[in-house]
Amino acid sequence: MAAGHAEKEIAIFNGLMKLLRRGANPYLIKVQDIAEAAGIGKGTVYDYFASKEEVISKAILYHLNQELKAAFQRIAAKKTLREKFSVLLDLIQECLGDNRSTVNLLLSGGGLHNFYTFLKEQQQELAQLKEKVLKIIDHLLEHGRAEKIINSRESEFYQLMALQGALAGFSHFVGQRDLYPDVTVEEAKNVAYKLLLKALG
Amino acid sequence: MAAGHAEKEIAIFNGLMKLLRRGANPYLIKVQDIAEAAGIGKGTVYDYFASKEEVISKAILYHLNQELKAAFQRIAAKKTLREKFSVLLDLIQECLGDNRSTVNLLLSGGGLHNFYTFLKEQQQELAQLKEKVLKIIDHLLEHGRAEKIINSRESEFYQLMALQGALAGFSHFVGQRDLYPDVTVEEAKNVAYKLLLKALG
Amino acid sequence: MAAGHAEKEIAIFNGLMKLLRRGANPYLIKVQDIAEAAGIGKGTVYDYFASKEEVISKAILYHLNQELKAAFQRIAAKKTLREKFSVLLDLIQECLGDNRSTVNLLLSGGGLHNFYTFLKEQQQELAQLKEKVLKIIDHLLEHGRAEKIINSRESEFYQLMALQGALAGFSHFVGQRDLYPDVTVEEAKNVAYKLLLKALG
Amino acid sequence: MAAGHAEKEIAIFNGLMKLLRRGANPYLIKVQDIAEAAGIGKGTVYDYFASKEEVISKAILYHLNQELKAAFQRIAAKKTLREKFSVLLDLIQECLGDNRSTVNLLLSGGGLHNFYTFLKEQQQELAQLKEKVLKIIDHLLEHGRAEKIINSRESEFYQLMALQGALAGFSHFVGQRDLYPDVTVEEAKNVAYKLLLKALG
DNA sequence: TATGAATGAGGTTTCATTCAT
DNA sequence: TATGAATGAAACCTCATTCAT
Repeated sequence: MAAGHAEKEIAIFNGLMKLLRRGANPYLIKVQDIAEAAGIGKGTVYDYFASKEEVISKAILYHLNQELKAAFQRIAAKKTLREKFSVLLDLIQECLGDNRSTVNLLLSGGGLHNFYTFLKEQQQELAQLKEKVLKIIDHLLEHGRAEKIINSRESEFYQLMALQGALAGFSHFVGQRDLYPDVTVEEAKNVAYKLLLKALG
Repeated sequence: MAAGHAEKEIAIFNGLMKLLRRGANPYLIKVQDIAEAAGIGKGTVYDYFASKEEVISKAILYHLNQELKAAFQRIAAKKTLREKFSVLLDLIQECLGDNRSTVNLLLSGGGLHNFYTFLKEQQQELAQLKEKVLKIIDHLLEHGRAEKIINSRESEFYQLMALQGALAGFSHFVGQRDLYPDVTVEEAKNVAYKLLLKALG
Repeated sequence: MAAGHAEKEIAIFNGLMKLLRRGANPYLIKVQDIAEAAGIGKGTVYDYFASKEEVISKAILYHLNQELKAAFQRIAAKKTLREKFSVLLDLIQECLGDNRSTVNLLLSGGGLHNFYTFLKEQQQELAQLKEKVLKIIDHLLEHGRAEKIINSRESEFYQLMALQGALAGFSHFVGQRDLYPDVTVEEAKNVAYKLLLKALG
Repeated sequence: MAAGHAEKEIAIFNGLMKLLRRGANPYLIKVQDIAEAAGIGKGTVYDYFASKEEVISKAILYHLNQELKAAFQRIAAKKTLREKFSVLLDLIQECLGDNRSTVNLLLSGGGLHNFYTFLKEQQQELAQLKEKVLKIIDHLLEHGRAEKIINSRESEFYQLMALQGALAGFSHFVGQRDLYPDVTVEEAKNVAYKLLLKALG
C-alpha cells in the first residue's frame, strides 16, 4: 500500500483526511468537496478512482495504514511496557481528538464498517489493518511478559481482553471528557495502566 | 418519551428499526423504504415528521430509550452483581448481534452522533439517554459495593473505567468473534467478570 | 348565479375572497387554506366543487358579480354624470386598495384570465360579467348624452374609448400612488373627469 | 442587464419567453419545460439560477428590458409626436398579441407583480424598468410640448394621466377586439390620437 | 493529462384528492 | 353530510458521473 500511489492519489487522500479530521461526515461529503480539498478538478478524481465510495474507502484505509505504521514505530521506540502503553494511550487521545477518528472505531465492537459502510468492499485491506492492530497488541503483551509485568498464567484471550478493556476504558474517558471534569488525562492514563496491571500482573 | 406518540409514529419507528436491525445504513435509507417498512404511504411520513432526518433521529432515540428501559429492568430484576453483570453482557451480545446496534456505540468512545450525525440536533433526548446509561452503570457499582465485591477504596472514576473496560473487552469479543474461533461466549463472559473482580475486588 | 348556492358554497366563496383580498396569490392558495378560511373541512370542499381550480374560479366570478351588481346600484343611485363618474372612481379605488383586485383587471387590456388562467373555463359566466361591465359603461354614456354633457357627434366606439381612457388613467394613478406623492385622490378624480369632458364634451 | 449574462443564461431566457409568448402561465411552467425550451438538461438550469422562481423572474425582467430598450429606440427614431405615438400604439398591439404580454401589465394599474408574484423579490430591476417606462412617456410629452401640440398649461400629472388614458383606451381595444368587430386598428389608433390631442391640445 | 460544464437519474417533499368513519 | 388521515403522483432540486475540450 505504501507504494504504487500516484502523486495525485496522495493529494486526494490527504485532502479527504483534512475534511474528515475537520469533522466532515463521510456520507455527506460531495465529490466537489473532495476535489476542492485536493486542489484538483472534479473530473480528475475519476481518473484515479472508479467511484466516490472508492475514493473515500481507499483514503480512509490509506491513512489508517499510515497512522498504524507510525503508531507501531512510536511504540516500538519505547523500551518499557509502561512507556509503550503510555504512548498507545497518547495515540488514542490524539486520534479521538479528531472529531470522528478512525482508530477509535477499531477499538469499539462495531468495527470500521460502522464508520463507512463501503469499506466492507475492501476486505483485503481491512484484513491487513486488523493484523497491524493485532501486531501492536501482541507487541505490547509480549513485552509485558518479557518484563515479567504480565504473568503468563492467563490465556492469551484473557490477556487480549484485558488490554482491550484498559484501552477502551481510556477511550471512553477521552470521548466523554465532559462526564469527568475533574479528572486529568494523566490521572486517566494512570488508572488505565493500573487496570492493566491488576488484570495481568 | 414513552407517551405522546401517535400510533402511526410508533409504526414508523418500528419499521425503521426493523430496517436498521437488518443492517441498513441510516444514511442510505430512503423515505420510500421507511414508508414501506411501516406499511404506509410516503406522504404519511411527512404528516408526522418534518424531514427524513427527523424521522430517523427520533426513531433511533425512541428505540434506544425503550431498550435502555428494558435493559435496566432486566438488570434490576437480578439479585447479585454476578447475575446483573451477566445480564448486561447478554444485552450487549444481543445488541451487537444487530448488525449495527446502537448500544454498542454508547460504549465506544465515539458516541451516538458517530452513528447518525443528525442526532446531534436532539440534544435534549441525547442527554436523557446518557443519564439512563449512567444510571445502569451506577446501579451495578452500588450493588457491587453493597455486596462487598467491589471495594470502595478506589475513586469513582476508577470504578467507572474498570466497568467500562470489562464491558468493552467483551464487546470487542462479540464484535470480532472470528478472531477467537475457539472461545465460547460463556468463557468470554467469565473472563469479563474476572477482569471486573480483579480491577475492583 | 345569485340563486342556487348552498350555504356552504357561499362560506367557501367568502373565505376565498378574504384570502385574495389579503393579497393571496390564487395560484399559490392551497385547498387547506380555502377550507380553513371557510371554517370547514378539506373534504367538504369537494362535496361542492370538482377541483381546486373550480372553487377558485367560481369564487372569483361570484364575487365579481356581487361587486358589479353593487357597483351598478351605487352608480344608478346618483343623479348626475359627474356624481356617477365619481362613484365609479371611488369603486375603482376601493377595489385597487385590495391587494390584487379583480376589477382593475377588467379595465386593463389583459382581461380576467390574466388573473387566473382557469377562469377561461367559465366562458359563460365571463360573458355575463363582461355584459355587466358594458351595461355600467353604457349607463354612464347615456346619462352623459341625456345631460348634454356628452355630445353625440362622436362614434360610440370613440365614446367608449374615451371613458375607458379616463378610468384607466385614474386606475394607473391609484395603482402607482408612489409616483405622485403630491397628488391627492380628489385632484386625480378631477383630472379624470376633466379628461372625460374634454374628450366627449 | 444586457451584459453579464452567460450564453446559457440567454438561451434559458429565450426559451422561457418562447413559452410565455405561446401563452404559458408562469405559475404552471415546470423546470422540465424550461430546460426543454432552452434545449438543455434540467440540472443545467440550476447551474445558472438558484431556483425556478429566480429563472422565471429574471427571464421576464431581462426580456422586458430588451423590449423597452428596443421600444425606446423605435420611438426615438421617429420625428413627430404623431409618428412616435403611432409607433407606441404599434408596440402595444404587438405585445398584446402575445397571449399574456408583459408590457400591457405595465400599463394597467396592477403592475408587474400581478403577473408573477416572485418578481417582487427583484426590486432593483423593477425600479429600473419603471424608470425606462417613464422615460418613454416623458420623451413623448416633451416632444409634444416642443411641437406645440401639447400645451404646457396643464400640470405634469394631468399630462401623464392623459397619455396613460389614451394608451389604456387603445390597449383595451386591442385586448377586446371581439367587442368591436367593425373597428379597424387604424381607426382605433386615430381615436387614441384624437383623445390625446383633445386632452392636451 | 486535467478540467468543469452539462447531464439526468433518483431523491425528498408537497399537496390535490379520496374515502372510511 | 362532514371530516381529515392517508395517499402517491408529480414537482423541485442535487450531485455522481461523463466527456468535449
